[in-house]
Amino acid sequence: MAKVDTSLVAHLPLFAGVTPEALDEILREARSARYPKNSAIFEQGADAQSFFLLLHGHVRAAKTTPTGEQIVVRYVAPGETFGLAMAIGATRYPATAIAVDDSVVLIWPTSAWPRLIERFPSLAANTLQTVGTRLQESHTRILEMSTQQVEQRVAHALLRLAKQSGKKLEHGIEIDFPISRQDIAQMTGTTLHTVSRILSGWESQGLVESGRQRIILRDPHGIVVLAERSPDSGPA
Amino acid sequence: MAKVDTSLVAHLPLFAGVTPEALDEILREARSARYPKNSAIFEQGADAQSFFLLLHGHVRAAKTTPTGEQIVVRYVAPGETFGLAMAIGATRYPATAIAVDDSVVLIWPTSAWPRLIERFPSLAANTLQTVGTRLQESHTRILEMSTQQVEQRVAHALLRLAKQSGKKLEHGIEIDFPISRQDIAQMTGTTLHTVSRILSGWESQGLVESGRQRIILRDPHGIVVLAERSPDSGPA
DNA sequence: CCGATAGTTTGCGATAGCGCAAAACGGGAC
DNA sequence: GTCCCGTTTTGCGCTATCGCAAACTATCGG
Repeated sequence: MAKVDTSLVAHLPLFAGVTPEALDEILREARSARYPKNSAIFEQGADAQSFFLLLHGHVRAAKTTPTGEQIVVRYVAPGETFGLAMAIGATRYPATAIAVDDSVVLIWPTSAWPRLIERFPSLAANTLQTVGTRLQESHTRILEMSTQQVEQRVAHALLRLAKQSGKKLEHGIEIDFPISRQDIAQMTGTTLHTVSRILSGWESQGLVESGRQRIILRDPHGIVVLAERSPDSGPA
Repeated sequence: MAKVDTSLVAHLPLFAGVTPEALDEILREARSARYPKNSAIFEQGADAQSFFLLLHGHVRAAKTTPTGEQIVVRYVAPGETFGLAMAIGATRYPATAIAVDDSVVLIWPTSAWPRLIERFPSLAANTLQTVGTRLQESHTRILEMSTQQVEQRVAHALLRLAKQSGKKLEHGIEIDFPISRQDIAQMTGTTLHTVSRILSGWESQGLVESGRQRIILRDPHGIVVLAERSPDSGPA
């Protein structure tokens, strides 16, 4: 098994407060794997045998209803963990993870988790921190879904994506992985049709430039204004 | 300061894997307090100086937007922790906590947390577990808000409340604390008007019996059926 | 006992956004 | 270069749900 370079991951929040030797020991328990674009890393409901740290690429975590409807739980960016079912006491994955780009991950067996946090309590503390942050973000999302209209929610979603995975261009910010109207709809609780209409509108105002699975924010500030606009303020 | 009886809290998930002596030590750092009905325990945005364990009563955690709109994040039942801002690395409370009934809580200073989890790592692991569970529940809520209509969401919300804080009656289940139409609206992302209409409808079908801040599920199974009904199946 | 107050019910438009359908488009495979 | 398929765009009617307004009613304080 190829050795993982500790220097690549040492600075991650997950490993804050972990000594280099400890990190070495932790990494020895992991293996790495590559997932090609559009391949599944794990499926909702499957036995949670592993947990993951994304090194390169992007992963979409999505949850499906019994009737087949989907929502995007989040996009995982490099340096983030995912598939932490075991940390929260679940034996099955609550969502499906798909690589949206060619991706490289570190994989630990779920069974290693109890031992790891016993030996390295900071791991638990750090994980608690990130899970807590995600909980907050979820609450924010619920708040938005409850109080804002679709256009504002889409604006917020794009701004978040831009912040998390935006590539700065000379003029604007490009979202750095393939993302469809459908995906955005599933992030904001609407339909791809409505998202398409909204983006078309923004495009004609010069706020964005977009195409097939590709979105560039040409006027991020303008989008912020949209995102913060109260439901009835000002004419379109 | 009155001593807290360890036997009251020893069985809680939070203290799983904690020895009696350790528990004693942990409890020595806490004080207890009583909050009368409708009093605030902490306010969103305030400095997170403490975290809490609810012993008796019920607490509503709610988040407010800049424009004053509110959502109910959750209802806290006895035995649950709340106000864990520090565990997730926040210095301010992300929500407001109000006692909806006369309530008794244990209070630890935020500053004690790092020391506690260092001495008793199970605390961190247990907290991670509960926070993880809440994250899952949030995702479920997002899924519902994205894919179900209001009536189903209200049905789900009532069923959850009944499970968490339901008092079994000879015929039915009563939600064991005061809760208004407005509260339910804020849990489900709708308006009190719509909730009122829905409950009126259910009442005339004998599914529920309700009044001022009081709801009794007379036919829990019937509500389950409603909750699971797909958007278009069957006539009203 | 009575009035004030907070919560609830109900009616009636208005509308944001859905759902369906069809056409246009772009990119990759061969 | 051309064909095919997944994505996007757009039109149009529909309806669930909101928003406002007004009436109603328990409950509590005095």
